[in-house]
Amino acid sequence: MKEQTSLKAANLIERIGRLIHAEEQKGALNPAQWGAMRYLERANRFSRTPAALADYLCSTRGTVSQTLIALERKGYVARRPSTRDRRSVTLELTEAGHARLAQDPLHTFATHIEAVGAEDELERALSAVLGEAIVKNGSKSFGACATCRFFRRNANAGDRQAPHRCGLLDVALSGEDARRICVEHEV
Amino acid sequence: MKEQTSLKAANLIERIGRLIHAEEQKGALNPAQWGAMRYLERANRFSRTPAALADYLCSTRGTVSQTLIALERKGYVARRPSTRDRRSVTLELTEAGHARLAQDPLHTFATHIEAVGAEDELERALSAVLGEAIVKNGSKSFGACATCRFFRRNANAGDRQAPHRCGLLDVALSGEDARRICVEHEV
DNA sequence: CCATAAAGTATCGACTCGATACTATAATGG
DNA sequence: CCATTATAGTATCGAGTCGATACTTTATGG
Repeated sequence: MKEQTSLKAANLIERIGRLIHAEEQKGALNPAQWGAMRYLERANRFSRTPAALADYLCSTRGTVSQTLIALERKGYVARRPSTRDRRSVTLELTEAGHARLAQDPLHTFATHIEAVGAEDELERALSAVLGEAIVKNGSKSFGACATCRFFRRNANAGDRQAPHRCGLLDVALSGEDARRICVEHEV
Repeated sequence: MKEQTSLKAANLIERIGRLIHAEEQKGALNPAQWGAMRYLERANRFSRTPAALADYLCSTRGTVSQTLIALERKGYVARRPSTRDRRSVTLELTEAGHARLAQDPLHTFATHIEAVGAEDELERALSAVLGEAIVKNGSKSFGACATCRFFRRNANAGDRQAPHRCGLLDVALSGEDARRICVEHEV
């Protein structure tokens, strides 16, 4: 019976995912493009690259490259060459991109979650399930910088602008940096 | 803060949906094809049509038509003309189709839900959220026949094979019929 | 009988996605 | 220092999704 219930729950997630997917198609962007926009809004400066985006979207560099061409053509994303790696580019939401995100279809869906008062329960359970799936899959967690095992709070306290530090990349981090999600995040 | 939490939960569903989506691409079928197979396994005889499938998948008749061509070519689905409507066709999983469904990637995901022991909680919360989204969307519920407002338990008790009845379609229903999901389901 | 609606199919264009091949740059190890 | 190898990004191909539209066949309701 347990297996029945968990399979039902999995089916529900898949089906709700499909509803969201369909909702996302209606507007100016498609699901992959919405996903990319959301990621670029939340990712820190080390993580706004095509490769990291591909990992986040469970896609490939090739596909993401195409998605970014579409978003750049629509004026929502800008590319600029990376300063630290001349092979790499850094992605940035434009003003129009931020404005477009205000119409994110996911907001509508969030109101449905609130309407049944399931937000706390769902947030907890789904976080746990996602964590489990990520471990079993060997995928990346993309958690907030401040929750990472490499995060060193106030390790750079002399710098008022960037008081923290990343023990992996060995760079100073601002409070804003620490709140964003990171491709290198590990629990 | 409530809005924050519900948006987080919505993001989690979207992200987990993406993980499942990626997992589904790996095997012999793609996500839409897996969705169609799952539906055809669970749908009652009145609901195994391209149009009903399109509603279930939040897609269109045109797209589903293409999906069915692919599944028929792979030998997992058979079409036969409907007896009650000569415009319509009835879809059926083949033996190979049932066998293929044993490798449904969703089973793997269900084990992750069990691993964190969240199946009961998730099943309840997600059902409620899906119900809310369906109402607000005007989508169809696709619930089990026996939970429908048109279901008349034992209204045909004289017939041992089909003791129940559908008040909408006005047909006799077997116990098996009553357990399956239906395109006409209403709460 | 006729108008209208509905079921299914076919086709077009934009896009996703896996796979592959390619260029440019970085990192590593003699 | 240089050759090897790995990585970042791009380009391209084929299969498939998806929305949109047009079309045929059949139901249905005056």
